[in-house]
Amino acid sequence: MSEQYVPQEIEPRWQEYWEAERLYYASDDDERRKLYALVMFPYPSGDLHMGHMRNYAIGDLFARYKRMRGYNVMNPMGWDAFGLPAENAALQADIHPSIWTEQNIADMKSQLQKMGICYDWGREVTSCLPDYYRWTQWIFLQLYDRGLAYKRMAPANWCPSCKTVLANEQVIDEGHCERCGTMVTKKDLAQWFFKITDYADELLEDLSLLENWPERVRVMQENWIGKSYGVEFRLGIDGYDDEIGAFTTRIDTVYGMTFVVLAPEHPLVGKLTTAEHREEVEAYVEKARQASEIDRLSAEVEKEGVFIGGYAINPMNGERMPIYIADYVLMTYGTGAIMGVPAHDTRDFAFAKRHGLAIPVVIAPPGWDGADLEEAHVEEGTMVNSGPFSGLPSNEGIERISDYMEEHGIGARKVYYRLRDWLISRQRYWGAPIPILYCEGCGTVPVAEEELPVVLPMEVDFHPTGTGESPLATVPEFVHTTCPRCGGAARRETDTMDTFVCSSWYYFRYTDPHNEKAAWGKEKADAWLPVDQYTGGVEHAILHLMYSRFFTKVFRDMGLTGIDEPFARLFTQGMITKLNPGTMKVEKMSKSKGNVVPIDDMVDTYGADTARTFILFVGPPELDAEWSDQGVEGSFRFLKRVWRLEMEEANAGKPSEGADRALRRKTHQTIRKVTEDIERFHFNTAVSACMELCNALVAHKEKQGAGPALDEGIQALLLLLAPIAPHVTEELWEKLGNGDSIHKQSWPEWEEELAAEEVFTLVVQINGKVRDKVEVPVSIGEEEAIELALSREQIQRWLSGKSIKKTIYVPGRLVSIVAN
RNA sequence: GGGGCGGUGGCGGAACGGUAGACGCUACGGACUUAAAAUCCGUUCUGGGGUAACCCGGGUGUGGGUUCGAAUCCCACCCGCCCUACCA
Repeated sequence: MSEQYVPQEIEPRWQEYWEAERLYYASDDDERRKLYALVMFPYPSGDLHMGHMRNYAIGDLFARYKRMRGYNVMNPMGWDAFGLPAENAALQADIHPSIWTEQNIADMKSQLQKMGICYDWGREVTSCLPDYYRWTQWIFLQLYDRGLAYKRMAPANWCPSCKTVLANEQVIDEGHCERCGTMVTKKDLAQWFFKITDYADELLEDLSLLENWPERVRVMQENWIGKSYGVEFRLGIDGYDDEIGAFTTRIDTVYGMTFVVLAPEHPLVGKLTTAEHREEVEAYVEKARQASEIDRLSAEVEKEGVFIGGYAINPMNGERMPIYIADYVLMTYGTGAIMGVPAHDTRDFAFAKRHGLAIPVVIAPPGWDGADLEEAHVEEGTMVNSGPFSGLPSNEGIERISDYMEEHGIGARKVYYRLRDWLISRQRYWGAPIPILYCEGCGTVPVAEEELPVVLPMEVDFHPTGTGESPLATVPEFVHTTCPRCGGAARRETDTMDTFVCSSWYYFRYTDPHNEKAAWGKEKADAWLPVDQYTGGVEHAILHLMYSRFFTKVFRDMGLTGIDEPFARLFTQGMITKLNPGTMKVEKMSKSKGNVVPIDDMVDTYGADTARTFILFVGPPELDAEWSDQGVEGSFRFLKRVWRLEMEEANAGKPSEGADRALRRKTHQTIRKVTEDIERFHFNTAVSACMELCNALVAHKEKQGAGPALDEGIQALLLLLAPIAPHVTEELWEKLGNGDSIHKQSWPEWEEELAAEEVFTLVVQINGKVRDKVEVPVSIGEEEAIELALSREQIQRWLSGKSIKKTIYVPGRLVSIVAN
């Protein structure tokens, strides 16, 4: 009886060995080419399951593979450890956020280790520890110094019942508080922003440098930045000297304007509202102010609005137009005022219908007969009823009217971005304190660099303060301090930073994690960065990646790095889904939905190698994939087969020369395929190629017996599988009598000559349909192949009574005959 | 409304414009076993013909197009999922 494959007996041993050998620790001084592999560091929520494991299995495979390819690989790990769940745990379970976080980190670390996921733990970073957030605060100060951090009033989600600020994810069910269900409103608070808009153009332009990013992520970022070219022009107001600025991308439609709409918060609203409309307008403004953002932005809401009594003047034709306010006009985009052109904008069309306004056509649709429009014509066309510009194509009209407005000082070409500045203030305890003081005499004063870190106090009541302030405001020892400039009394800022700030620079810290003098040393960072391969969930396609790109560009401008872009190649993997027994729907695997497959269950039943093999085999890694318990069984069977292939005695027979040659061909073809598949991130087909080789080896062993060809095949199979199933391959490698760890071996090379086929199936098509197949040597030439094809009995039968028009020969594939 | 991703057997999925369905799962039949587990062998898109190795037809969401040849490229549409949301 041979030894059985019992993964639980071999896996812990190798995990300890790899860690003891520091096999996956990267040295800064290494002759080999560097490779920085990175998976997005997780929030330590404490519930790792097989859904998360896809990310880590991919990252681990890639790092192990590249190491075998001879790279000096750095594959670090850390924890995005500030955030709301820890604070909620403090309220609900009466456990300090730091303890809760620490425990979760320990749990997750042990689960990663159980799965054989190897990192350079010597570079571990934890964003909630002072030796990390000290530098997060330092970065804040640098942005402040450069004018990239500023404070202004901004609305926050506010629950009037809990008297607390809510994060967007705490606003659920169309604008209700997740705690008490009360309708969420807005509260204006003085809050800190980072001026990412200063970099909008560069963030957009440099997307073209990111050739190895998925197309969809680049498109999402492009849309998020939302650059639009247009004209900003001024409208006079009947009876006032004031002017209203309006931005439009369709200045060609300016002669069709019949009304103007202001945002409810527009500064001129109060002044321009006439007495008879005042009551209605004030009620509307109040309602808009109270409505939560989600409500306000809901597309289903009708395009309401109220007339304020005032009139604006169209600068092009002197027309007098009513001014409305409506909440679909945003104060935060453009000028907070729009020109209403009902004939050529769907929203304006609906608004005009509702308020009984005229809908004059100024861009003629093709074949327009002068009739009223059934719906807005938003496409291009020929300009009509547009004074001297009538008759022009609309795209030319845009240029001509823009020129005209610039010449006459009415307006100017202007670019607006959808991208807004990054609000980083959080009225929360569990985050990096913003290193700012408020002195009665000196005003806003940054904390001195040598005073960092501003340490988060431990003794805090986490309950809502009732004022919207952070719980830190209730800690006098924290709040009261002295001003570094004048020595007088000062108060500390009590807001903490958005956790996205912490996660926007951690990949710099990995390159120099123990530096106590600086966030990182430029030489070390520039030696490792940019990240060669970044892997994570597509849910971070916009915010995290945009903020990280922004930070990198700021760091570059500060001289802290020489790189322009932090992530050279990006891979976004799909989610793992599973049938949810509660809803009977296939949903994303998640603890809250109750459809998780826990790591421990997998390891106990099948071992880490099976779990890893399956998660890689389940489907294309960039797409969502459904978990299947039977599928896991299949991967387990495969590894058991690999085990027996090596461990069981072979037949006593002596292999034939032909069979050996065929087996070596399969071996070398598999090496080629697996290598190419891993390079292009097709892990599922890499696994199936290994399965095929295994099947071929088993068959050879049974029918032919042992020999050098079989040994070569087994060795190759183990090496190819090493990054996928690291434990079992390590164990079998040792049992083969090889001395050193399989993970220190070189990746196998294939020989084209051995991988080359001697024969292929020549397909013969007539008029595109397959009519015959014949085995031929690969050396066959075109003439020979066509002659052979035409001589085939089958083909002659199909061709009888027809004449051949043309023959096409595709080497190594087919002969295609066109006949009629 | 905008954007993205996808639609191929009973299921997950393979397939440089060139033999559609690799590999795996499931199911069924068989071998081994007192029995089970494990393992191994065979069948598994579909209609028709043949004792048979095989042969013929249909087939990649729908409808067109390009091509000797289309799952793959182009146009129009339908369906599903995800993200985003009144951006002037």
